Amino acid sequence: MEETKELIQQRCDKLNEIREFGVNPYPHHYEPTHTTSVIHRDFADVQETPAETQRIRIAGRIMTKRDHGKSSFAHLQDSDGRIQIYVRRDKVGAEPYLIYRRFDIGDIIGVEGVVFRTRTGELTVLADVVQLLSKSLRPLPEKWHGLQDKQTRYRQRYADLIMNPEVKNVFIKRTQIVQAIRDMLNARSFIEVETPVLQPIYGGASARPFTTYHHTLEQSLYLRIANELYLKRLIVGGFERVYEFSRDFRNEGMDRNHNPEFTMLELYQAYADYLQIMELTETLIAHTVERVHGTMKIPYQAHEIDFTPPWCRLTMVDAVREFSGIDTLSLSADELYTEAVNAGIGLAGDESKGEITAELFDAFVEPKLIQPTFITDYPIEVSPFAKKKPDNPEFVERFEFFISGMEVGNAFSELNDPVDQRQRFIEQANRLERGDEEAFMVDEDYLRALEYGMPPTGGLGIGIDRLTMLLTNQHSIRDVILFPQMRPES
RNA sequence: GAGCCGUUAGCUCAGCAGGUAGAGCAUCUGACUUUUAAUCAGGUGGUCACAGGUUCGAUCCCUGUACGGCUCACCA
Repeated sequence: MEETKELIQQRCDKLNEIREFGVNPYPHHYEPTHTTSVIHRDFADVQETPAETQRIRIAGRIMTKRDHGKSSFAHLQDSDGRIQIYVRRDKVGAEPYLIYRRFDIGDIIGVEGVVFRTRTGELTVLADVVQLLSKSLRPLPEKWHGLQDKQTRYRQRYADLIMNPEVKNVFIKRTQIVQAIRDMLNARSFIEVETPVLQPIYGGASARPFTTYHHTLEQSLYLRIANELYLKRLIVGGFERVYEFSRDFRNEGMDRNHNPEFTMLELYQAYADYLQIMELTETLIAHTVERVHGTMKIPYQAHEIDFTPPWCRLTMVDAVREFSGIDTLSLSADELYTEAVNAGIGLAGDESKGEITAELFDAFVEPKLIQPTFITDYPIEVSPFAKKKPDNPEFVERFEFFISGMEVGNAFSELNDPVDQRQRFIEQANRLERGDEEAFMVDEDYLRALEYGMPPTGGLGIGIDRLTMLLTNQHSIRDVILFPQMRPES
């Protein structure tokens, strides 16, 4: 901040000079009649002669300024574009022009005038009145290269958005994606609900939580790692189709696929199983892609992703066999352990067959799944809330889907047998005691809810940040989160 | 958590067998009423991320620290 002292001081001086003209540099309101994009659209046919019959007012930020003695050109930027303005001393008056000369790049101004086209063919607002709406004291980055430094762009997203308007499009798309999903779920009679972020017992996923403390209650609370168990309580209560866009918090590493807080869509549908949820997933994503892009095939990094249903379906065991050559079913636990270690998987030695299978999957299969793919039938050990397969209790009715080597969603036929669920909780509690920081505690209230009886239910979670990355062709989660988590500056 | 790379003017970047720094844009002064990377003339602006070390001398070499980027490992 101290380095820019001189430049800021110069602007403060101008600010005072403007005040000495009797002008309020921070007025309370302005009423634009047009945005820049509307001008470009409505005045596309205007020629060099100004369209005198139609006066317009626009408001925006000065992005360039070219002074020519008694006249000046500048570009204004507003929410949806830029337009050039032309300010002449003989049009605005001598004193207003003196004030205008004290405007800087970055100032927000209002301009009233008529639209014409310059000799070089650029649509331009010929100003009668220019009015300062907000004085900028801090210089913007340079016009030519803009703001490149990623650190500054993430820390000062406001400056990033000013200088790199295409960044705004990513976040507009993010909103459209959420809106498309919401519209479709609403159309299918899902109810959007809100459940606690502060939870006395965290659960519904395997992750280290953030812990906080409530002084009045004198108790520790956890920021939710998932909202799964609350939504299923609502299914018990008789909401048969619920969903929530849930900000979840996980106290784990950060990289281009992980931010400590992230957004997950979770939905639950009574009387559905995971196969129906699979169809819903395909439809939901495909319709969202089509609504946002107008096509089902979109580029992501080096690939073209085709979201057209039906997507490829593969059981986890088949996928591991296909990609690693290891047939997990035919091996004993000891043999599988040896095979996995030989294949370069780091194991502690106390893993079960199911856990080793999941490790093999992560190592050999996940990075290869570029086109949308459902992986089904997970080992029970890694799926504490999913219903067992009727014909094989070592596996559960669960799927995850992968795109571009990234896990995007997770779903299962929800476990609604309270006795079975209690056993699974006890297993997790044992892991917690053994030091597994991602295991969780027994949630007695959730078990009580299940004891009242939960209908057969299918549930789904979709990582909204990752889906947005895919649909906006962004490489890092930080590029789809407006204010990504950063270490404190110096 | 590990490896590699980066941090120089407001921004984007040069630079240097080690001899305390440059460009463009921005900014300031002057000229200029259809420019658009406006143009022309002249200026201001830097603890070269921070702290140590080596050296007569460090922006440059060495060590450490901070922040960031990329890759890998774990997790959504």
